[in-house]
Amino acid sequence: APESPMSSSESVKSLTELVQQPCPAIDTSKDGKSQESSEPPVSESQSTTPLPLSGHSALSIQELVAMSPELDTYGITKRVKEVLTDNNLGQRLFGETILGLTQGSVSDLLARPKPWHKLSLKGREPFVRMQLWLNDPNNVEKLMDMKRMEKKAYMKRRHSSVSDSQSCESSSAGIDYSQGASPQPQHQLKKPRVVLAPEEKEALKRAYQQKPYPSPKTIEELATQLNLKTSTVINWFHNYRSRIRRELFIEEIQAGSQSTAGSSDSPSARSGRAAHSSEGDSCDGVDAEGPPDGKPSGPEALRGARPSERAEPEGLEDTDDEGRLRAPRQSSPPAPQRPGDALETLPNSATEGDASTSAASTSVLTGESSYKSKESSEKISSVPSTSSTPAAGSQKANSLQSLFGFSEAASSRNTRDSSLRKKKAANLNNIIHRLEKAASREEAVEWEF
DNA sequence: TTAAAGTCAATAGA
DNA sequence: TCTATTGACTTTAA
Repeated sequence: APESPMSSSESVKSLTELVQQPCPAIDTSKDGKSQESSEPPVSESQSTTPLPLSGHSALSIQELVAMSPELDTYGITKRVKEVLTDNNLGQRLFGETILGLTQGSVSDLLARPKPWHKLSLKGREPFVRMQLWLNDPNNVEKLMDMKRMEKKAYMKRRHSSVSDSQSCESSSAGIDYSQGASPQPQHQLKKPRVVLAPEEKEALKRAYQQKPYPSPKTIEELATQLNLKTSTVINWFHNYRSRIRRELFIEEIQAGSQSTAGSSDSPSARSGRAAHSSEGDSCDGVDAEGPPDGKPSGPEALRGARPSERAEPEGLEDTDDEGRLRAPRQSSPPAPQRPGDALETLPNSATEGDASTSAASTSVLTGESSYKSKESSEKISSVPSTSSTPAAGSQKANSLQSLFGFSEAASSRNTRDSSLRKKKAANLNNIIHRLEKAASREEAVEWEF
């Protein structure tokens, strides 16, 4: 793929050695502290440690992460996906044995990798692991072995359990009664997972469009209106914001790759929604990074519109339908949403019924629901470049860089990224400016419940 | 204290 | 069975 030439192969081995071999071939600085072969310690150790380099590897994973040069997260996930599918290896297996993550997390990570520079140390870890794994010549083999072993174990278990009937049942559900008293098993009553109804989600999205950072009061009102727990509403906003952000990241990447040379190689490349937002809107919301105005969103956060506002993240679920919503501004940076707009704009198809949800159906509740359309548009591939931050400069980093095998690519990418960044910055400023204007003009956004 | 980041784990769908 | 989605929780940072 992209950096085709270099990537994998060679870098690979060196890194592999670094990680697996008792004596690191290349590396320089890291010296030997400790070392140990961490050969996939794990992989084979099967049950014990799920993680390959966990525990005692020469360099702890954290160290590797810390010293790692900028990695192309998008490219890495792309390759990992390829390898996994080509070899019929599942995310669960991969996640548990290689990354130490659950299937859902892996899925998410592979589908929506954040750019390196946006990741915290912790967040970079899985990518470093993936890179190491990709570099390991025996990666597939090892995983296959694991798979076989698991299967064997499963069969065995199954076998025995069959003979003595309920072993499984008892373990999971029944049993506890025996204890009678034991209080704890009791609250095993896990609370059921909340599943928001489509109308509820719609309402929340609408609310988000007006105020991505709703005040406690607003949250309270929303919760009441929707008959949800406040915590649910709060969580929803947190999750939505963060997911939108990620969605935008990947759009950004795609946009970048598209504008660039080209997605020559990626098969799926062009299919994606080409439209993915003119880069104009692709960034605003995102770069805002923190709570808008820097200050922790308080209630005040609501009052002035904040730049981060962005109508729907188009990448998210309801994109298209909602596209209508954005349509008008599509070619320009999202205009600061006028307060209230969202609601009005929404074509109110409102199936009258919605009420299904809870109580009162009021503005929020009635808006039409356009959810659905989720084609998560294929996210394409092609040039991965994600990051931009120049790789760290220490020698250590350098050596590592060579270990990870990239570097030139990264630098070349940087230029492109920076220009993109500039563009975005300008765009952002523009938006902010407009928002300010709008804010001074019309302040109050009332929730009409 | 709040928001973001990172995950888990339940679930829905294929 | 496997993957994708998503509400909730935990940790981290400001």
